[in-house]
Amino acid sequence: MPELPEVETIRQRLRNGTAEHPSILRMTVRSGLLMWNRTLVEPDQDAFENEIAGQTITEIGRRGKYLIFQMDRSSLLIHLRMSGDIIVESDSEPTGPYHRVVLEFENRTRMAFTDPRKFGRAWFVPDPERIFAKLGPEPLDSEFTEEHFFHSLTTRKRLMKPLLLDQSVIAGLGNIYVDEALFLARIHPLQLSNRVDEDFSRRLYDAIRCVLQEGLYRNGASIDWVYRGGDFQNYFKVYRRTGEPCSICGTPIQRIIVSQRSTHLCPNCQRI
DNA sequence: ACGAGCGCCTGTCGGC
DNA sequence: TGCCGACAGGCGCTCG
Repeated sequence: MPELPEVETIRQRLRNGTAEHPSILRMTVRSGLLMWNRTLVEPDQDAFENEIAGQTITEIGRRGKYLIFQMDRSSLLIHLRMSGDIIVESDSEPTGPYHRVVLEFENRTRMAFTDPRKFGRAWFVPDPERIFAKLGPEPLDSEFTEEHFFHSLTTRKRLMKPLLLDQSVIAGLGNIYVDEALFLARIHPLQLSNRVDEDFSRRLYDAIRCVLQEGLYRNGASIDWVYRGGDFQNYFKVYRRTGEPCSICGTPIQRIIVSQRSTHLCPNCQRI
């Protein structure tokens, strides 16, 4: 489901609390439960449930699309993939059918990693950086510079869309924000990355940061039945707008398949 | 070093 | 109403 803005919104709500539930910062785990075995990559179920009991959440962070629940001695990492979400509820509620990992806290609330499609993954490890080893830079951090990005494009010979979806190049972009960024930069998703000049690269660099910032400002995008709570979907220029007129030139938005993914573009504004 | 294809899963929606 | 295919915010794998 979620990309960087959605994951970041979830992180902030867990950390700061909402009208519906308090912050889960500094909550102590009474018991950890694994409801679907494949969701937890490591360690095994017994080690997880034994080790997490009694640990307190000391910080909630994010790296790319990963949520980081920093605890006393280890960190719980969660990647929501396509349909994952995090909910906080009273532990008197019946356990929902999509709960995959549950942390019951001492104050009778619980946090659940819910995931209908079971693509999501979790890790409970002492050294989270090992899991993040292959991730590229955070696109909104200062270490992600125009020069770095230009270098990332020109030292590879790749189609723009798969390059931007590649988490080892930039961490956090997914199908929505890639399509929106390419439209904003007026770049065709099948453009070859090594055939670009600095002007072109800067346009895309700015577009990536712009759409991510707007996504964050709108608290992410809510589509279908999954993630709720953001309204960036109302501001999409191309994503899932096949056939609708381009907001710049009126040409119908086109849908093609690139990297097995739906790809939306204005064939007039975005040319190779 | 690339992209294409496929597998992993379940739910929703539109067409017939 | 029921069935069936298309589609869904991701990513790891194999194969050319």
